[in-house]
Amino acid sequence: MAAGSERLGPEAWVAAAFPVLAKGGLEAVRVEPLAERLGVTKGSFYWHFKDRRALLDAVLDAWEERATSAIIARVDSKPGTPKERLAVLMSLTTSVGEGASVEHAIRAWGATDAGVRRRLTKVDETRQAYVRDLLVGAGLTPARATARARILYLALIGEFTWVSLGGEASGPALWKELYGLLTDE
Amino acid sequence: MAAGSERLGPEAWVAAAFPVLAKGGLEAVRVEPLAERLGVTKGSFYWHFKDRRALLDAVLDAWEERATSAIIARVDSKPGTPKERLAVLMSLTTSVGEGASVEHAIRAWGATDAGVRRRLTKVDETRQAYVRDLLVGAGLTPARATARARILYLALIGEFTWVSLGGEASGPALWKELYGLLTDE
DNA sequence: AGACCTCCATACGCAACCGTATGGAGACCC
DNA sequence: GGGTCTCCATACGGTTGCGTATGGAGGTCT
Repeated sequence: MAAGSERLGPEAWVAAAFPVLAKGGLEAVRVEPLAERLGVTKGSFYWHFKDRRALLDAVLDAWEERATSAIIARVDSKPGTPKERLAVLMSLTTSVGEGASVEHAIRAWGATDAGVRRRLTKVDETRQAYVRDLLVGAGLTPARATARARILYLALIGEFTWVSLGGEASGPALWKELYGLLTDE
Repeated sequence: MAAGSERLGPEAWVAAAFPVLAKGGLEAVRVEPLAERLGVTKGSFYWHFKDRRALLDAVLDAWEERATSAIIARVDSKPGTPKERLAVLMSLTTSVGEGASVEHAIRAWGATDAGVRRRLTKVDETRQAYVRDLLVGAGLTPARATARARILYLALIGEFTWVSLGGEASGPALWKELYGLLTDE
């Protein structure tokens, strides 16, 4: 009653799934509660999606796009030295807010789903390779750059986990310290 | 039939819960499937535990003990310089096998349970403080030591997540690299 | 106005668990 | 060899969620 009586498309369901996933994890993303949240019944859901899994796949698609390609594109669009770009990348990725919880939830999900694990592996490799290239561009040997890219990436995963569990973000000072360590400054 | 027809105590349920938690996450730790796994019915379970939550609390107790106190005690028992101890600690924590998956599952769980989050925060602070003290002992300023302890700890969380998702462990070479960065060697 | 198409409501069967109630098998105690 | 205590099996009711079936409201086309 009196709710936004618009008609829904699949995107509305995907959009509604994100905050739920961030807050309650995979198991909270369920058809009927989501329907109630949207002010409709599941009759609507099964019109737009084959089943629950189809929605989850759509959520993964959306996440993969906005959490990887989008960020890399933004960093690539700005000119600058590799070091400057690395700083930009770190600054972008460490201030994502709800994105951290989403990523954490997807990573938790990956523990029990091989398909999700494959996607995560792909995303992880893409991101790490990008960081490694930046470090090579900054003058490090390939071996060192690979190791340090891994270190940074592990720390970022840790940070996502950390803040999504209610810890306060590590703050610019810490990332500056790590930046200094990684770039030998 | 022909299974170990011993009688069970609460510990048996807790012990059975760990591999299930590691493999399937929190949602896989359910009374009836666990009972079948143990070759009994849930009549047994509700004799030993008030409800499902009581089992989960017992699991947390066991984890908290063996994942924190035990490791710190082992490192403390060996004499050596702070730097040597740090190396020992890193070597111990990065070769835990299934423990990584358990920790990952608990961290995923913490996203939706405030009580678990509190326990995690406590554990996290204990561990970080321990690392920070080692770094101070190695001659770093307190501020730097705090930041670098955090960096190491975030990387360790990332590593746990990484290997519990099927990635191969980062290997001694990487941790040696990080050790060198943290201790200015 | 009538045929159609899109989106959603309603109603149903089914499965997985939770927690409770109750009784029974086996040890042990004397 | 009858109490008693411990541990477990069986059976039940209740909840939550999945997926399906079917019909209906409202717009569109002609």
